[in-house]
Amino acid sequence: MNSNYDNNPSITQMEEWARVQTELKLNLIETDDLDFTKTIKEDNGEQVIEFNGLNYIGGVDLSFENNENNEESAIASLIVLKYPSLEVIYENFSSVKLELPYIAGFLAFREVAPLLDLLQNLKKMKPNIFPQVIIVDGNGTLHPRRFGLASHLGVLANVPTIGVGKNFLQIDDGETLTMAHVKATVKEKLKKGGDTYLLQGQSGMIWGAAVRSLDHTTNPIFVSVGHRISLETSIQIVLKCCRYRIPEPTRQADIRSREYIRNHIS
DNA sequence: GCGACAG
DNA sequence: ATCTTGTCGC
Repeated sequence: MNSNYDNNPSITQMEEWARVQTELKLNLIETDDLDFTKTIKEDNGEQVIEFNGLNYIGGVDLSFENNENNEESAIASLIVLKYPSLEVIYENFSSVKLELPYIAGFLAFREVAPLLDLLQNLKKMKPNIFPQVIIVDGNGTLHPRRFGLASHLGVLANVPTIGVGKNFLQIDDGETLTMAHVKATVKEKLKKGGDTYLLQGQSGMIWGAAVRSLDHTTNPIFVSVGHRISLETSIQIVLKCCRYRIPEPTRQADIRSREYIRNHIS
């Protein structure tokens, strides 16, 4: 009888992974390094932000089947949307076999390889629509070592990425970054769509931001720098992609990879 | 030791 | 992540 815990990584394996993250993080760029520009205009005292030359935004995700054994299979998806219309112009999927369990803080070691494959395939086959920035379903710098899946993928692919999480990952940097404090502050400060508050720890470090997508969405999303982009720009791009709580690139990646599972596997 | 814990 | 119908509200 093979149960799932015989595939659990050892402590030394996790320490090795942590070293890999710290090593790769040396290449991390947390400022805007983009091939499009941002302009901020004043319109009756209101800030109007425009991204000039931004045409293609990507979204990546993995969807899993009902797993019963330790042999998990999943579908990885890469979606490209036209900006600013948010029309889907490309989708691709790949099936993945996964043996390692999910471990908070080490998500990239489960998911990054198939996502990287999809990106490299697109760059080879259709370089003209390769996304100028990719929104990733998972955190970037909002991570114990400031190097979550979004940053990991961004560095390996050398592409600008933004991390978006649906749940808060607690960071060990003082009381302000505990689950309880973040929940309370979200309720207190995020009153309308577009409201944000910075997730700053006791050290002064800013790890990401809690963002209210729309007026009618109560639960925030958690935005952080992936790679080659600033937190401010990340938040602004995410907000421009929000027709619902989850920004369209990752929302479409999620919807379409699930649909793929329904039609091809189930 | 206990609790927390992206997807 | 995923199992799942109805249901409350705009």
